[in-house]
Amino acid sequence: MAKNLKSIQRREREREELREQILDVAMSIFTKEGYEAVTIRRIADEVEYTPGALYSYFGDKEDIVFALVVRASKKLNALFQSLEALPHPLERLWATGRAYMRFAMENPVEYDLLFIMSAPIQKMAECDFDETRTAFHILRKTVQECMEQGFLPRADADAAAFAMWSFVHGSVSLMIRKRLAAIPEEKYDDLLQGAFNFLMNAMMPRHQETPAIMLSAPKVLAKKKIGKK
Amino acid sequence: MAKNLKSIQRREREREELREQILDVAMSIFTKEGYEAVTIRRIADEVEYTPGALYSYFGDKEDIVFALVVRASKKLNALFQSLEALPHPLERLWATGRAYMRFAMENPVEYDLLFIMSAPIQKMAECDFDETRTAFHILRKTVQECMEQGFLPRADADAAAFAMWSFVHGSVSLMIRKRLAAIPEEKYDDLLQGAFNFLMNAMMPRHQETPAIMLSAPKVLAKKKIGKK
DNA sequence: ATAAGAATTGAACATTGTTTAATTTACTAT
DNA sequence: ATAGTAAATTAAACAATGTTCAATTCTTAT
Repeated sequence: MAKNLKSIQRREREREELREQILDVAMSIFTKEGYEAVTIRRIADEVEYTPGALYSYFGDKEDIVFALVVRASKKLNALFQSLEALPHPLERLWATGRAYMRFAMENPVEYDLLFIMSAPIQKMAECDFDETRTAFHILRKTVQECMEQGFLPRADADAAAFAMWSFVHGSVSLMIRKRLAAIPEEKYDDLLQGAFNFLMNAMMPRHQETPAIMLSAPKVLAKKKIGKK
Repeated sequence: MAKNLKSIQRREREREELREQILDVAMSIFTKEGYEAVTIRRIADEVEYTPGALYSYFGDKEDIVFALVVRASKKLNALFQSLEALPHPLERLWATGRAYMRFAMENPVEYDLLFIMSAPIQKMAECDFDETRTAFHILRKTVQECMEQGFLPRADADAAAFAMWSFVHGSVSLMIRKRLAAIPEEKYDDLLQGAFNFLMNAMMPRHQETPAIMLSAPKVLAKKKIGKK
């Protein structure tokens, strides 16, 4: 009766490992070949199990996709939390915007899962997803502080925070979903940076001195400009 | 040999009618039950033909979806063109933004097809789609005029136009794809209007007198507030 | 070694998009 | 009117999808 604790723990750990491996594989296929290629049979092939086996790890395909959303959400949240420490609210706002755009452009599949795809919205609604909710509240708080300290025109903080989120989301999602036929892809980075600068500068009260960070800011995607050569 | 012109014309017209009916039905299913419900067999059922028959009208399913995109594109373009006549560039900019948001919120399926879905992007890339391209150029021209007349801070017109498009796209697509858990749906309209006002006001040079239209502007989605009672 | 329990398989289902040979329909020429 | 022809439509099949479940294998405690 009294089962061996060691083996039951090990079995649980192995189950968890396979679960993670399934998600790894799903993500990898998604990234390399697009969502249509993410198939139960294809995943099963790559983890060397039978399709049916996956159903003892996930209820259905949507559960797999949703698990990917949760992963992506944690990744983005960690990024945001690392910025909360910045004391200057305008610098924080600036850095958050840049980090958001950069995350999206460097992790388009994660971004797609989090903010564009319709596949997981059913289950996202059920879990009602605190992550993005708190992210928005943090953004609003930052905006509010900016207003209080005179870096932004005083106005409804909800509206202003939503406006900024809308801008960054809009710009990256137009790029990710290739709805920018008017602009060649090489110019995406410059455009992103230029539009962001334009908005931030435009919003700053005229008498306000432009903070140093806004003048010396590197490009949004400055770092790893891999491939493309 | 010399075929009867009348009947060949009529056959062509009938073909065209069925083609349109297929698109009507597809759009109707999409609107009422979502994209997953839009199935070749389902469409065939509703037009009272056999699934195979549809393939003499469209090459494949993606062709059908793309035809829906073309339809939506014409609809949106007509809307834009009706605004080109406005002489005052800031008023035109303002009206265009409101019209865009309103189009999206009142025609979420069309908007999805045009700017969010990934299904038709293959064929959109092939046709390289002049519609949205010229729409962007028109927007840029309006922005440019606003800058020249002192209604917007002088800056790169491409970046500024892109920033504005990004904002409106971002806001409506977050709503359409239900990524706004932080905000109850009843507030969508107010938020849209508030964010738009915030951005427009923030961008206007401080010394500039606020044009009348910006003060008296009705809500973005003022008109038909159907249902929801 | 054996029994119990968990994990995995294999085979089946229903549903998808798509193709194609066969059939029906519509129309022209006699 | 009739036969022939070209177009339109069907019916049936295919492969691939998500999913289920009885049968089998594997693991582990006794």
